[in-house]
Amino acid sequence: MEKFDTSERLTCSVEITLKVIGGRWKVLILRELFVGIKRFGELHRALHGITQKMLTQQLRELEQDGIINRHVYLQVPPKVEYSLTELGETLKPILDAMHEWGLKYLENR
Amino acid sequence: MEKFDTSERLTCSVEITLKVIGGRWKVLILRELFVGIKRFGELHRALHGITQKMLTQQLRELEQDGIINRHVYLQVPPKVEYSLTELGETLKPILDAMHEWGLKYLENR
DNA sequence: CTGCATCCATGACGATACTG
DNA sequence: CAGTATCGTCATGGATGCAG
Repeated sequence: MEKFDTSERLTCSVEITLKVIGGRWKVLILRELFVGIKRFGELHRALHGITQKMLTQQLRELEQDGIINRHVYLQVPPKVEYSLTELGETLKPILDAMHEWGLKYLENR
Repeated sequence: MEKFDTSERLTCSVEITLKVIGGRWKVLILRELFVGIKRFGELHRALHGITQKMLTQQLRELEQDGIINRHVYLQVPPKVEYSLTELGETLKPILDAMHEWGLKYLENR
């Protein structure tokens, strides 16, 4: 029972990309943010069915991966805005390509 | 800009693409098949760490989704070859883009 | 050689309640 | 408004053995 790579089992960079955008809600969050800056509540309303816990979690992971910025306004009531980083913007061509492929896939079925 | 209805499971075509290539081993299998036709055993050796069950399972799903062909030679011992379909080939640009992005991501960390 | 059956561990995801 | 904190479920993936 030999463990090969305890740190990460990512052997190719494609898997890294997949890991970054692979969360249950991440591509949907990214699609919202490609349009522009959004507040937490806006995202929560836009992604029907997502719980606050999941939204928070997925946003944290995207932030951790350097895909989005989190801007907290120190005020009451709280206001937090999310936006894409430069790195996050570079994901757009990929998501667009995936969108196109998905449409083509649906035609061929 | 299109509105996606998240009341259903898969509503946005990006998610469909993600579902097709999102399995734990699928992108690695696809990378092997982009090179050319491969036998079951070849894939099994190439993807260090995968179990036969998982390899079979992921190959079945890719076949189901119309991404790969499965060619069974009726002989003993058995011989099964896997290859990309035309639809499968159209995934290459996307995987290439994801590969490039993964590399860039690694630089920026 | 290829692949199915079975059992099982894990963690991703979700429902719900509570808070500064 | 924008989160935490628990607790539970269920699909995913893995170990092992058997079969044609």
